[in-house]
Amino acid sequence: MQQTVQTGAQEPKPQSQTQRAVSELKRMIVSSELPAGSSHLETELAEMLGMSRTPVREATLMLEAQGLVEVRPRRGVRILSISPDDMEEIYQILTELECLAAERVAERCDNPKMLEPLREASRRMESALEADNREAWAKADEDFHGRLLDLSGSERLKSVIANFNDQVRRARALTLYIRPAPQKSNADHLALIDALEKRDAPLARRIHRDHRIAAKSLMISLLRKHGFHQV
Amino acid sequence: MQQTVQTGAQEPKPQSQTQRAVSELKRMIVSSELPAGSSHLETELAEMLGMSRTPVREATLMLEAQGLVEVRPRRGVRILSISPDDMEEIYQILTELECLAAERVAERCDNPKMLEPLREASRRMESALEADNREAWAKADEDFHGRLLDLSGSERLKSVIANFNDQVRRARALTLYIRPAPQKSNADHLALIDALEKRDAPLARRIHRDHRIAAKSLMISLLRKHGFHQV
DNA sequence: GCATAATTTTACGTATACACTAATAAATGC
DNA sequence: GCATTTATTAGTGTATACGTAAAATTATGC
Repeated sequence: MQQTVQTGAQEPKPQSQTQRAVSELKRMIVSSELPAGSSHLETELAEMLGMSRTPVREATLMLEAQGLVEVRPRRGVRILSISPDDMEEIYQILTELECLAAERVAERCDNPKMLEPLREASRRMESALEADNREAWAKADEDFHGRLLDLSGSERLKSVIANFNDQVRRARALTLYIRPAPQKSNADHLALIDALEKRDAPLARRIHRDHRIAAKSLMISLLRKHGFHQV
Repeated sequence: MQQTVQTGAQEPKPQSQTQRAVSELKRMIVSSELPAGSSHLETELAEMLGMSRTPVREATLMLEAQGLVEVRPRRGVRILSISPDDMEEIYQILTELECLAAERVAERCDNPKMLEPLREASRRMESALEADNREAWAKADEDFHGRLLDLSGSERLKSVIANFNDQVRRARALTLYIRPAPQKSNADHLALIDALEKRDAPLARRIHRDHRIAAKSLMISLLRKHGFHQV
């Protein structure tokens, strides 16, 4: 097996095998190509990804640190599943952290123009909703939250939130089409933008908190109603 | 170099080299044996720890995921330093997460006896304070926060908070002896225990939030006053 | 002397080798 | 047949080998 691989036409990223393993494995986990609860030996994953065990090992250790898999010494790496209780925990944590992000944005918003990316994402959500395009809506919603984090000016906050989001991505994909049309989200986002523009940090906090708590309840009741005890 | 090392009398832990590397490196970072800002080649660290590069690499990748070091391809792993702004970010995040923990404890506290570990740690803080033993006080304080997390019943919360705590450990050690005697902390903790016992979640939140915000301000002003622009 | 080019060195990324031990299968005693 | 022991297998943890490219060094042209 060759050691250098970058022979394909013009791959945009000459990234390392380890990084490739991380992103490939994440993708496979989200898409349930590696189903929740399943276990996979290092050799098996290495084979799948067309690389040796070394970068696979490094990748699985990182994914374990992130809470996506569990490495069990001789039983392979196990794709962690999420119960409604796990979901509750994760959403609680995300709520706290995103509220902090909202507060930070309110405090740092010395120019209403800063918020333009939020308005843009918000508009995209609205048009996706009208077109009844859930994928596009989800993408725009994720963008909205991502932009908010960018504006918070805290890389740390951004990365820890990203970690937890990765953990619930599979469940979100699952409920995207069985949830009711997300009408209220838009209003919430607009209200948040208003509060940020007014630099009213406590208000921004409260709005975002309520928004997230509602999302959490909806998600959990959906999971329970549809009998997803483990996702 | 031998491959099996467990030949010493009766080491309590037959842990893996990787784990040993993680805890050794953490210890060396906190103790400034590896000073903040310094860079170290993999080979160098491997030599120091008496193992090959493989487990060292795995360890540094984990420490990087945790935000303690930065791995720069040919310039060695760099021990990250903390500026007052970083400190602010980290304390803000810790505040949110610990308040969530306090809330969870208040909600789950169906029996006042559950809180005994908190009272015990609190008593130890008090006697350490009287004996003017700062090390003991710091230990008891850390225990108090640890017990609170145990009671929160969320492993996730526990581990993410532990991560961020690791990042500020060095700074805390540094300020332990230059800070004023921590009189107020005790009162705060007792008030928190009361609120938990009454199962008043919002009150517990508020108390703990104020407690943490005060700690943050103190820490940052100490760092600034003593000219620690990077710790 | 300085800028550039050629060369050497070095650190890392990844593959591979290998010993150890947990897990499994086979064998033995009852 | 079932429990216990012994043998076998397989997966992992760790060491090591090695190619590649970045960095450092030396050589070359002006």
